[in-house]
Amino acid sequence: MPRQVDYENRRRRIAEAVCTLIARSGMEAVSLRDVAAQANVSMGAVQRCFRTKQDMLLFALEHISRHVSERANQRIAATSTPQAASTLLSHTLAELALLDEESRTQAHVWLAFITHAPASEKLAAVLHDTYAKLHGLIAWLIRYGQDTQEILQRLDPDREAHTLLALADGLTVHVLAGHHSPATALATLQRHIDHLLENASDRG
Amino acid sequence: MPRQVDYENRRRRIAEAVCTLIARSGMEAVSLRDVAAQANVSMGAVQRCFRTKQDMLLFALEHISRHVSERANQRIAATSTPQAASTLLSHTLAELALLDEESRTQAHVWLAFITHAPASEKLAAVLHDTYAKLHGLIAWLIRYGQDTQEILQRLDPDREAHTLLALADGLTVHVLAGHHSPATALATLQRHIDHLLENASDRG
DNA sequence: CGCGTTCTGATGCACTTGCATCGTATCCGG
DNA sequence: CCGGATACGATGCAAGTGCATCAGAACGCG
Repeated sequence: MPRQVDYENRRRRIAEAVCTLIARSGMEAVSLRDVAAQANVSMGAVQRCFRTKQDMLLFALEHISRHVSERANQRIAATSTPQAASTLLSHTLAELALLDEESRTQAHVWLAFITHAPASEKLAAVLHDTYAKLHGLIAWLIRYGQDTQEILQRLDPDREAHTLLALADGLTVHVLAGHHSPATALATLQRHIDHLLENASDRG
Repeated sequence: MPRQVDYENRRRRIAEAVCTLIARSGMEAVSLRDVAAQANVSMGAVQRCFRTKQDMLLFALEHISRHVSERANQRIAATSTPQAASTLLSHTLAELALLDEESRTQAHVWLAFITHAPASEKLAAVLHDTYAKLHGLIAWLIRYGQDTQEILQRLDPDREAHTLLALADGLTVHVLAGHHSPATALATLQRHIDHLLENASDRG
């Protein structure tokens, strides 16, 4: 009957404000007041959307997690011209590694949440879930590449997926830490993937 | 003339208290009072040792960084019976990846600092330095392995070192995030190293 | 021993935090 | 067009923060 508000929309807006703030100056710098200001809403609105600060942060994590997963899935599903499996694998991992400048914020937030996961059961659960999905996705891509004869048959998709995922995350960390530029990180990732291909320089 | 105190010792003690607290409940939970309590000193003592909280955290990071680097270097230098280069490489990386349960605290702290690095110039500098050193170390180990004919000659030590370091860090992250157990992470790392060796299953 | 310097730990202070409260503005059904 | 439910945003509040201050304990030297 009374005034209706698009909560889902507002929650998303707030989540993005949270991410911006986390990326700007770390997770401890996120106060309800700052979030409200950043999202251009009042503090009361924030408190109405999320019963507690924890809830707000958790939602922000899920927001990011969903964002990353969806982008990776779209990259695969929405490819109109069927691409080579190896190309698909490269592009998907490159996106998961959050290397481009626009993803820097997400990378930062993701890392912040990982850091705080051991202190929060629920955060850890979301992370675990997301990683499981990503691993499944990559393993699937590898099997697909093996089906199309692009990727070495003798490789164990699950194990290779683990390695690839770890490498991607490590590179994300290195870029954030300033040890790598996104470009060299990408090259490193690509170089590793090349080793998995059938038509590698030596051996098949 | 008057009362003399071993500051260096106290600073170390406080640094370790800081690390314990960070590992327990994140970096924002570290207050001067908590640190003082954890280190069994008064708050005044903490304030005497470190002019500001930032200084304290920075020292803690350098403390961890030094600890990790030294352990890796010792693993190499103090090896009485000259080991195979590949074994050396494995063990060194396994230690750098901070996989064993006792290193969990250090891994946690290390990640916390990486997360906060973009917000602090000095933190970033220390991280950059440490990573440069570690990369140099690993590249050196690879070259050594090539000299002893253990590691494939055609590999570029610098690039392989980058990959290895990223993989190690990625595995650290995955273990912290609960996506891997230390054991499987170690296996993944070892599997990757095996691919670099001359006597690999196929090809030399 | 006692003087003077250094170190200590308790307290003060201004500030920020997350959350609760509450009067008011806003909107929908009748 | 109005009654009532809802969302709003300002304010209050207790707790906790980093840092400054300071009286006094602890100690080496004359």
